[in-house]
Amino acid sequence: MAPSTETLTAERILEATEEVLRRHGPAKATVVDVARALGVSHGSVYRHFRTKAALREAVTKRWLDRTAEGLAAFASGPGDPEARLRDWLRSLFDAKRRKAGDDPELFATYRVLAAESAEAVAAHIADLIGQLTRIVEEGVGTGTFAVPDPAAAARAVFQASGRFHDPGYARVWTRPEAQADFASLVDLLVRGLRG
Amino acid sequence: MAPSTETLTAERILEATEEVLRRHGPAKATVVDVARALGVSHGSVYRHFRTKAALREAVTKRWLDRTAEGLAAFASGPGDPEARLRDWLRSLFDAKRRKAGDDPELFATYRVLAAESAEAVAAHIADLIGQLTRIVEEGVGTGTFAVPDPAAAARAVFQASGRFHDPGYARVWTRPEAQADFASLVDLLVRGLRG
DNA sequence: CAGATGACAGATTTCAATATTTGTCAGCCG
DNA sequence: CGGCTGACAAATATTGAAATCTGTCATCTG
Repeated sequence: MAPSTETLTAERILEATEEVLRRHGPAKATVVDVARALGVSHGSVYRHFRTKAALREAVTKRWLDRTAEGLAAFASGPGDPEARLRDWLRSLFDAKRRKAGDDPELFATYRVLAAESAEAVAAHIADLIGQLTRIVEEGVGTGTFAVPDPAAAARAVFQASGRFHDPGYARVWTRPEAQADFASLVDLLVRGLRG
Repeated sequence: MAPSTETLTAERILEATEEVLRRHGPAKATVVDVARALGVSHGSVYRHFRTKAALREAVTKRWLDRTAEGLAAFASGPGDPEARLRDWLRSLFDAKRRKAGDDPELFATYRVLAAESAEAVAAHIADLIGQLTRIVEEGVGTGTFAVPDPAAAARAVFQASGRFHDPGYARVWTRPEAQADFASLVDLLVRGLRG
C-alpha cells in the first residue's frame, strides 16, 4: 500500500488493522502487514501499541463499543418498558444474526478476537446488562414489571437469552425454528418479569 | 494389555474405548490402541463398528444416555411440579458442574466427542426437553403453571438455562456469582411459567 | 464356516528443519 | 529533539518427509 504523508496516529493504525484482519483473517494478520498497509516500518506501530495483543484488543474494544451504541437507543428511548425490552432483545438478536449471516468470515474473525480479550468482553457485557437494568428498573417504576431485584433480573434476562446473542450459538441462528424459539423465550421472560 | 479368552462383543469394545479415551484423550486415542487393549487385531474392531467415527459415536451415546437417566427420576417422580422443575434444573447443573470440576480432562474429551456427533446430541437434547415438557404439562394440569403451549415453554426453559448446562459455558460454572445467577434465572423462569 | 488376522493403500499425523514474526533498540533524519 | 527505521534475538509458524493410522480384504484357524 502507498505510504502516506499524514501523521501516524493510533486511530489510523486501528483502521489499517481492521482492514488487514478483514483481508487476511485473525491467524495470518501480522503487525508487519499493518505497517506495510500504512507505508511505515513495523517499529512505528510498536510506538503506539506495546504489543500485538494490545493492538488487537483495541480493535476489539472499538467493535464492541459500536455494537453497544446501536442498542443504547432502545435502552433509554421513550415508550412502554415491556415493548422496549422486547425491541432491545430483538434488535440484539437481529444485529448478531445479520452480522453472522452477511459476512461469516469477518464474524469468525471477531469471534477469535473476542476470545483473546476476555476483559474487554466482560466490560461490554456489563454495559449491556446495565442497559437492561435501566429498562427493568423503569418497568418496575411504572408497575409493568414486579421483581424484587431489577439488577439481578436484568442479569438473568441477559443470560437466559444467551442462545440468541452469544456468538457461540451462531450456527443455530439460521435454523427454521430459531424465530419461534426466540419468541417463546421472550414471552416467558417477560411473563417472569411481570411477576 | 493382556489378551482375553472372552468373546469380543460391541459392549467390551465400547468399554475398552472409554478407557483408551480416558488415558490418551480424544486426539490420540486410536482404533489400534483399542484393539491392543483388548488383545485383538484392529481388524476385529472393524467387524463390530464400520468406522472409527461410528465407534466414537456409540461411546458418546452411552455417555449421554447415562446422563439423561439420572434426571428421569425428577421428571416423573411424585410431588409438586414447580419443586420438581427446580430440582431437575438444579440436578442437571450440579451434575454438569461436578463432572467438569472433578475430571476436567475427561469432560473435555466428551466435549470433543459430542461435537463430533451432532445427531446423538440432538436426540439427547430432545430427550431432556421431553422430560421438561412432562413436568410443565403436569404443572398446567395442577394449575401451578399457566402457559398456552407447554412444549414450547419447556423448550424455552431448556434453552434459557443453557448457560448452566451447555458444556460451552463450563468455565463460568465455578465463578463465585454462578450460584446466585442460577437462582435468579430459575426464579425468573418459574415466575414466567406461573403466568 | 464364522470370526479373527495382518498386509496393504491411501489418508492423516508427527516432527524437525526452515522461515516468518514479534518485540527491542541503537542510530538516523527532518 | 521526537519520531521513524531496520537489524537483530527469541518466539512462533510453516513445511515436507517420515511415521502412523484408518479401513479393506484375501487368507487363515478353531
